[in-house]
Order: sequence, then structure tokens, then C-alpha cells
Amino acid sequence: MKKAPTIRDVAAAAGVSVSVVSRVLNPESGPVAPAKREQVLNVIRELGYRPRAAARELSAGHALTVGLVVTDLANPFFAQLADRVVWEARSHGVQVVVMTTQEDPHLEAESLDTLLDRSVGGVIATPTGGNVEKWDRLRDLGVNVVFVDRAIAELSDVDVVSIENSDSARRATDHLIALGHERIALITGPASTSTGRSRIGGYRAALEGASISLDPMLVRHVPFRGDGGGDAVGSLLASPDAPTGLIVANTAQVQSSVRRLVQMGVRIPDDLSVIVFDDNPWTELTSPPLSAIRQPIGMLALHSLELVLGRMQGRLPAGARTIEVMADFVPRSSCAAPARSATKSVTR
Amino acid sequence: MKKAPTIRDVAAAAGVSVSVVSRVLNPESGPVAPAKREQVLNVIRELGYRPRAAARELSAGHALTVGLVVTDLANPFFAQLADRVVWEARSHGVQVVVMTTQEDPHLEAESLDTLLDRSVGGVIATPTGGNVEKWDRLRDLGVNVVFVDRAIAELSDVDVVSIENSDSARRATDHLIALGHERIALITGPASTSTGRSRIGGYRAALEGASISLDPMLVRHVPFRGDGGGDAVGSLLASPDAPTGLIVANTAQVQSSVRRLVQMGVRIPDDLSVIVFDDNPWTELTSPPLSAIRQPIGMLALHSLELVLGRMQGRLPAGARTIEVMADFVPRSSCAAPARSATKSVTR
DNA sequence: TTACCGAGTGGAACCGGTTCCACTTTTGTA
DNA sequence: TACAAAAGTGGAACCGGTTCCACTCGGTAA
Repeated sequence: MKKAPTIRDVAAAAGVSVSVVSRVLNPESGPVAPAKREQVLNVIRELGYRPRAAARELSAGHALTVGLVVTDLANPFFAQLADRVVWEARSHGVQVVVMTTQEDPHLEAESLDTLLDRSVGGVIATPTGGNVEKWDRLRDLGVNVVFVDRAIAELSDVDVVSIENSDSARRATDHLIALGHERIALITGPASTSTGRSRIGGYRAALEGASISLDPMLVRHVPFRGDGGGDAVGSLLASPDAPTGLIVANTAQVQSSVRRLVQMGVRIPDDLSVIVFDDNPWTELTSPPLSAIRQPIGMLALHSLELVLGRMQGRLPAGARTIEVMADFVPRSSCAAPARSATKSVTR
Repeated sequence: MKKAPTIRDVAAAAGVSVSVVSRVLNPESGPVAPAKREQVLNVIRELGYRPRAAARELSAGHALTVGLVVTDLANPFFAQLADRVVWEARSHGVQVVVMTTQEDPHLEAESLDTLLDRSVGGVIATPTGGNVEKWDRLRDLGVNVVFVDRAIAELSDVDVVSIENSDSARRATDHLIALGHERIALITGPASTSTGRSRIGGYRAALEGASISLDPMLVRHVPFRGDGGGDAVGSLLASPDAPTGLIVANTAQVQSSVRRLVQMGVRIPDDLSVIVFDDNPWTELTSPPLSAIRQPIGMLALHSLELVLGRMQGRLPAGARTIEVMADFVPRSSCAAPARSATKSVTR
């Protein structure tokens, strides 16, 4: 086990000073005679020299690294987001340190501390909603923060990248209304989250547009973790006045909800029309394939990274930026006109 | 934007030297009088001091970081692996830098260089199969390498963690044989990969055990990337002598293969019994639910990290270790006895 | 009483880069 | 030809930790 060459090794071998080598490495930092540059580059090649990141970071005060803080990578949405962020970051020569929170503010706080230790230049995060002061402190110490997917109301001066939540929920709801549904259930995230609020807003707007009154019983706020989606499905369908349409707008709960529907033997779309938020590879492999709101994950990743890197390089004007990208509605065969059920006729 | 306190700030505030503060931070490195220790700890708390990782790394020569190099995070297998590795690493105070290769040796080489720059203490990787010299160089520079899921034949002295590939394939094949299948197709990875070879070995062993001769036309080696799985399915079923059973043992190609089956309207298990490698959350949501070999991803992650950290801390004896964990076979309703088809009767 | 040992402490070098600054050599222009 | 400006170079400080070493104390054994 030998040890890697350092800048001084290169300087010695090339017969120049370390300053010259450093300038060859960072061309903007000063002039180097073409001949010497060539000479140094040759030695670098021969020795297989590569600058140590730690040394550079120590000197620069911050690292060419961004932290990615998400709930967990088992959720395909975050997995794909991470995939794109990592991929996109690479092309900018930036590394990504991934941390997961499991939606637990304490774990989130720990993650932020760790990222701070690492002097990351920026953080892309799906915040749990807590740790307001911690986020502030982070920003105060010069770490550029971008929230993706969700926002925090108390932190209005943070960049945010998300889909048009309200609009997406509205389109999904409209689709079911157009098919003739009037009792449309919504499973969404906690009301404390921005996505939960926005999506319910779009749902409400669609109902109002069709003069359908909103039945609070049909709206379920379900935490991101756990099996709340399945339970909500169970309780919604157990009602004597069960819905004929269902929108699962809590990405993390789609699996749990669909699993319960399958277990209960619910016939889709005969018994229930279903639309889920977030189009996964498997949503079209279920039977029937599920109609879905497809989040343009690549776009979310791209914009988030663009923002973080832009801030890190100081080439963005001050002031928080909010980017909302359009999500596609992908109609599949899980939606149909409601059956004229016994329940339905009772209400007539 | 203020700047974070340094060890000298702490020393000054506590009225001691930096050496003392450092010894408080790293208790094993020397004695500190209890009174002063308390005093220093108080100041640390007050100032919110946290040691900069870069400085520590520079001095130590290596980082408390491991690299995780996988194909991509869009594949649920790797996503879950990453999830567990990140989670497990956190509890050891280790950060994970994730890099993806897209199965491209060039990208892999780039990733390894980058990880080298970062002075990572270890790397957990699913190697593409190339870059043999590069892996050697990495190890030569003191980076601890553990291969997960796959091995590289030329690098026999590297730790490897995987499932019992041969045994798993054998059990899947046995299951179909027991149901009465004789024409069993196998879609697996390239023959150049260890998983491809081992799994075909198990398949062959099962057939031999049942005195069924192996028809080379039924074995398809498909690259990890692209839509080869779907194409293989198409060509297998187009044959006049089509199989009645199918094992998709190339994790990356399961989605593509299943999608094609659905598109072709193949009735499972009536027309074809199917077993897939790798149990995803969605394999039981398709209809019918798919029988699967369930890789104990948590175990893979745990052992990989255990090995890497063990090596980093020098508490493991020399000599490469190979850990093979048992995979579960999860029978679901995608397998049944073969129908007595026209094709079948011809062969009798 | 002296010599010795270990605990406790601070100074300073070091890790490997970057950058400022002083200095020498060109080059361009009057 | 003279002289200022620009190009090119190397020395040394610095980033923020760790660690080696010399040194000062007590306490204990000879």
C-alpha cells in the first residue's frame, strides 16, 4: 500500500514551485508559461496525481458537495429523485451525500449537523416540517438550501421546487367528475404539510367548480409513514355511503392503499375509480393499470440542483425562488363512470 | 452570514490550549483533567462548536465516508440497498457518497477516481466487470473494497457479499419442475457476470436432477440495461416450441419482461408460469401476484457495511471474505401446472 | 531528601491544498 | 533607449484539525 502523490511531489518532479502547479490546476487563479504548463501536466499524468478534496475544502471553507436529505430511498419517488440528482450532480463535478430522515425531525436535525460538519455547499431536502431554527442556522452559516416537493411555511425565503400540487389535484378531481362521480374520496398528506394543503385546495376547487359539496368524511389526512393509507381505504369503503372515486394524493401511501384495495377484492374501476399521485414503473403493471399524476421527477431534480449550484456559485440574484413544474395526468383504465349502485340510488 | 467557531475559538474561550480541546474531542488521545474537560465541554456547547470534517480528514489521511457505487437508483433493488446502507452507516457515524455507473465501465472509472479524491475509507460496489486495474489501484491506496451482489473473477481477493445465487436459481427451477414443467426458460444476466454464471449453474443443476435436458434456446443472457428482457420474452414466446415456465433471474430486466408479458396478453399462470428474481413491493400487486426470489437486501447491506467498516478499523483478519446469504422463495399464484398444450403434445 | 514516574499541559509541526505578495523577467510603448 | 506595465515565478502564510514532544507539576519509592 503506497501513498498517493501530493502537489509537492508534482512540483518537485516538474522542477517548479507548488504555486505553479496549483495555478495549472486552477487556470483562473494566475498565469503560467505555456511550456511549464505542459511540463507540469505531463508530470501529473505520469504520477497519476489527483488533488485531495479534503485539502481543497479546508482551504476553500466549503466543499463541492451537496447533501440530499429525503425521507427514505425505499420510496420510488425519492429513489428516482436521488438517481437524477446524483446523475446530474456528477456532470457538474459535484458529489452527493445522501441522508434519510424517516420523516423524523430528530433524525433530520442530526443529518443537518452532519452535513454542516462536512461543509457542504448546499442541501436539497424534502423537509419534515420541523427544525425551523436549524434550517435557519444552516442558511446563516452559508449553506444554500433548496426544498423539493414540499415547503415550510415558516421559511418563506427558501427556494422551493415542486409540482403544481393544487392544479394536479384539481385535474385528477375534474377527471372523475367528468366521468360522473360525485362522491370522490381524497387520501392526502398531513394538513401541516404544504403538499397536503395545496392538493386539498385543488380538490376543493374542482368540487366547487362542479357545485358538489365537500364531504369532510371523504378527505383523509394520512401520515407519510406507516400503513395509514390502507387503513383509510378500509374505513372509507366500510362506510354505508362509500365513495365511487378515490384519489390517493399521498405518494408515500399509494402502495399501502393499493395493496389494501387488492386485498379487499375491490373491483377497479367497477366498484371504485382510482387515481394515484406519482406514476411508478409498476402503476401500469397492476390490473387494471392505474391512472396517475406523473411527477416530472427529472425536472424536479434538475431545477433543484440548478438552484443549489447557482447559489453556490453566486450567479443567482438574491431572493427566494419558487419553481412549480407541471405534472402530467396519465389516464389509464382504473377510471370509469360510477356504477348505479344501491348506495347511490338511496341518495336520490 | 457568520462563520462557524473553530477549535481555536473554543480553546481561547475556555482558556486552554487547542491540544486540550482536541484531547477532549478524542478521549483516547491523551489525558485531560476532569475539571478542564467539563469546562471545555461547556464552551463547546455554548458556542455550538462542531469539528470540521475536512480538517480532520486532511490530518487523518482518510475520511469517515464510504462510497456506494451502484448501477442506478431507479432500480428498486439498488434503491433499497442504498437505503439500508445509508441508514446503517449513519448509526456508525459514517456518511455515504452515492455514485451511479449505468453499467458503463467508463463512468465507473470516473466514480472511483472521484471517490479516491475524497479519500473515502471504503467502497461498496456492484462492479460493472471492467476496470480491474483501477480496482487494484484503489485497494493499493488503502481503500477497502467490498463487492455486493456481483463479483469479479479477476479480483479473487476482494470481499464479496451476495445471495446464494446458484441455490436460489435451483430452487426456482425445482419449483417449476415439481409443478410438471419441462420447458423452462431462463432470462439472466450476461455470462460475463458472476450472477449470470451462478444462476445458470443452479438452473442447470435442477434440470439435471430431473433428467431434463437443457435446451440452449431457452436460456437468454440479457444485458442489465435496455429493454432486452422484453425482447427475450417476445422471442421466447414466438417460438413454435414455447416454454411453459419462465424464470426472470436478471433483476434489472424484471420490469421490462413483465411489461412485455402484460402487453402480449399472456395469461399467467395459464399460458406461462413465472418466477422473478427480486421481490419488489409491486410484485404482489400485479395480477396475478408474482412468485419471487426475495433477496434479503437488509442483510446484504448490513454485511457489506460491516465488512467495510471492519476493514477500515482494522479489526478484521487479512484475507478476502465471501458472504453468501440465503434468499427466500416466495410462492404466489403466478405458477401452476402447465396446460396440456398443442405444442406440448407434439413433443410427446 | 533526592530521584523518578506519570498525569496534565501547551507549543509547534504537519496534513495538502490555495492564495497573497514580493520579486524577476518580458513585453509594449513613448 | 528608457521605463512602465504585464507576465511569470516562488516563498510563506493560511484553512482547522491531530499529534508529537518538551515541560511542569505533584506523588511515591529509594
